[in-house]
Amino acid sequence: MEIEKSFDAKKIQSKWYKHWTKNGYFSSIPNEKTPFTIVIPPPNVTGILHMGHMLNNTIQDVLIRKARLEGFNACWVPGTDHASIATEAKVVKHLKEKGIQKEDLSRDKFLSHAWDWTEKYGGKILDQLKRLGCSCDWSRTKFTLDSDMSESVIKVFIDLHEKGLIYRGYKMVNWDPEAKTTLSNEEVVFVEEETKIYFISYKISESDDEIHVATTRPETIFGDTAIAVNPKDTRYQKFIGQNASIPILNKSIPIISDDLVDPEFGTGCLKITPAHSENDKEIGDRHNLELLDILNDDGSLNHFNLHYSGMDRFEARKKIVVELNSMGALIKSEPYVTKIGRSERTNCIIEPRLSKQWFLKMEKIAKPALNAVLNNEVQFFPKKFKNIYRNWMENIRDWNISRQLWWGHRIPVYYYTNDKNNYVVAENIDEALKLINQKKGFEYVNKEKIYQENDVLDTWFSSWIWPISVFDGIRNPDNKDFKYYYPTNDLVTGPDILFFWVARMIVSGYEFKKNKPFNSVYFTGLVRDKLGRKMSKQLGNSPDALKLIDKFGADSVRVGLLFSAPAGNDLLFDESLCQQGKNFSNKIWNSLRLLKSWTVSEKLSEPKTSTIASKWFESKFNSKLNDVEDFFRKYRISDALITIYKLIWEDYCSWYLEIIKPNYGESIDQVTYKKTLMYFKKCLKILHPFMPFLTEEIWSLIKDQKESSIIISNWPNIGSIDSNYIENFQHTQKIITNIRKFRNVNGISVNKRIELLSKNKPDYNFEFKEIVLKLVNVSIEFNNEKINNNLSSIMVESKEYFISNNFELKDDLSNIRQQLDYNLGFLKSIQSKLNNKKFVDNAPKQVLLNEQKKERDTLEKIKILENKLSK
RNA sequence: GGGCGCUUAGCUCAGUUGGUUCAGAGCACUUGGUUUACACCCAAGGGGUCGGGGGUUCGAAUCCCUCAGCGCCCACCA
Repeated sequence: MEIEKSFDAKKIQSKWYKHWTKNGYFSSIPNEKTPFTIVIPPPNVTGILHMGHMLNNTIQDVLIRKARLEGFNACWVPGTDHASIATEAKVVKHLKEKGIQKEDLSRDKFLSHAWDWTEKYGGKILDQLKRLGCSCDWSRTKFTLDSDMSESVIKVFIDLHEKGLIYRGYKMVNWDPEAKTTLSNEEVVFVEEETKIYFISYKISESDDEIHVATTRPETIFGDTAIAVNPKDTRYQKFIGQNASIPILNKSIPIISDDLVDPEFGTGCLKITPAHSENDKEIGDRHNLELLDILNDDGSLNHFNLHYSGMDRFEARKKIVVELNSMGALIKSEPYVTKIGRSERTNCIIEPRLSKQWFLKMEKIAKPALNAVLNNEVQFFPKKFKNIYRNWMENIRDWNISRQLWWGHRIPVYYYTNDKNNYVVAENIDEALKLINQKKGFEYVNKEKIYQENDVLDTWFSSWIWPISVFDGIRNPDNKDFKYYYPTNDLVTGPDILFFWVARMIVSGYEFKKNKPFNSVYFTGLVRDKLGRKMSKQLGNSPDALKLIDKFGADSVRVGLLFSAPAGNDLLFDESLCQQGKNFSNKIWNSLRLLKSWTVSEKLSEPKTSTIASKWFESKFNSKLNDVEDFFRKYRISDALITIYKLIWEDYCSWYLEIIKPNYGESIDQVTYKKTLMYFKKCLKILHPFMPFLTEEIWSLIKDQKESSIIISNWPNIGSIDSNYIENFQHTQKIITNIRKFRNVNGISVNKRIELLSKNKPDYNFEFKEIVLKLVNVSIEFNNEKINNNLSSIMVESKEYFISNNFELKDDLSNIRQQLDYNLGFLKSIQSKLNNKKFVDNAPKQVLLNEQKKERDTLEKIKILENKLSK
């Protein structure tokens, strides 16, 4: 069969993906096998695939494909998130472009636009994951706004409310003036920015004195209700109890004292705006100060602000500064660097604002989740996130779960009077009606008099139950799927949503199911460019994920990403990594071509070189597979991949194939051929999770008739490892290397050498193999001799030399002490080695006996030294 | 301010309880090589005071102290 010289990924990718789905290899239903489950971190429904997704989902696919090969019932549940703020913002923007204002639409009308949008653009990202090769069970695809998923969310809300964990509170919250909604603390990102600090003079009433305050927010002066100084601050003692006048407004406010004021900062005088600062609120509460909210929902100033009413807050700041200056109330302004909070979604500067919102009490329900991670019931990889998690969970604050948006799960709270303190919580309006009419003291009401809360729930309030709700475990706790798949095995996600999502999922798992949602969490790093910068649209340094797949093939991009992605470490991505992946594909492809080019003879005996090579390779393969398994256990996916990469490229191609390949024009014996085919298949199997398309294609070209797809073949077992063979061969490799070096140094090329050796039949394989054969024999003898001489093959010679030299006693007492210490130390090292399970398991008997003898010798030596010393 | 982590080859990083896989890997680089699977290749090679200083130890990349630099999380900042 003619096989093309280089591997073309494009030609085969969609073919195999169709093959896999058509045969249902991805789908999973509960059976007698052990399940292995992963739920996808649901991407935004209207999102598009970026590098972070690619990394994250490649890792999940590697884990799930490996589990499938290992014979688990592998189930990877895909889905998308409605992402309320992000999607609503997109829809609002889209409508605006069409000349439609959200404010002009009814809730229902807006939602129908949002659904149109979602249907048009939604789920594209899932198709993109297919191109990457992700083996999700697509029949289980979920969307957080699906009716069953929504019902679960509502049920959970009702449950928590009944437990008294949900309350409506008037608190300082983060207000996003662009999205016009509140945000949870986690949704606010603080970044240091350059701004200005203004020093403003307030006149003391009925006096010529004035008091100076420092503020970065002069536009809030109309919300001031006091000026505070530290009670111990001698400079301002005289003012305490007096009044000062707000410039422009000429409103008189009291000067009070409070410990919270830092005399060192600014002027030592703090203007108090209780409605727009947490600290000020605290001080305000202590002194019974009035709360003056001076902002509109969109961030413009409201009617309290005289001629600034309706003006945007930053515009007003400029104008107010000008006015203050012109009236002499502005002392000075200085550049100032402070941390500004911005909305994670809209990037808009957030306003602290007092507002009535729904909150979930976290402290009590967080405890089991904290303990679960501390005692490793849920394991974090890498471990460092355990402490970060602990820190957050131990200081957890109540979760603001309401959002002033329409796109999302509408809070199931029904009011039945104008007083919002009178409400019921129910699954729907009919249930609500029943509940209301059961209440004593209320006359019969009908549906028209009931109105539902306008706010929707935070997006994360639906995703925090994702591992439960995708299996319908909230509505039907006893259903087969949920009982079978939950708890899931691994969660793969970025550390940026540790608090948003991971922590809360663990909380919800224990709260609703008394069980963890997953065994392990693998935190990926951030994908950066090769200069270490974050990928961003502005910088234009984020490669188009799909173009990369087109250019290099999905397999190459997958391994390109994984080559340098140790868990939790940021990944500096560069296209050259994909090129490396592509080169690897080609290397493997060509080893297939080599195999296919051979004619197999009838001969049933293999040459001695082949016997040696195959025995060596078997041991080598097993020992590397052992390493790979170990890396997987530690979730060191990159290391596992690199181990396989080297095993295939160096050990299989460069050494094994070079040794066994027949001379030019000759055929290969059956035994060697069959073994080689077997080794190749084993290599492909362990590579399959990383490079599914390539391995499936090659598999199809070499498999037996009775064998089916590689995707459902089996993960190889670790066979016996004969370390003698590995070591002997290592020795041989060294000698061969030296010969090659010698040849290079002398500048004689292989071809020239061949010419010299034989003018009739140029064959460097011949020469190479002769050398191998001779050297292997020599080295086996050499090593056996070593063992017979009671010299451990794992002891480095130099060390032996060192030790034997130090055993020679000098008649110098000052040296004896030192020698004693040396020997004690050496004894310790031998003993620790003999206690080491790994060493005992792997060392040949003779080596062990040898070590024990050394131990005895050392003890003897120590006795002699001690005797000498005591004399 | 509280917490966590990092600093090892030109780059990205491994390096388990201190010793014998301890100074490593991949990439990059240098040199030599294509009539025979693969130049998307083969072979050989150069490169590091393990951030600085101090300590413990017979022995330190590894443990302790200290200094310097970098990063992350939380809180606060008029």
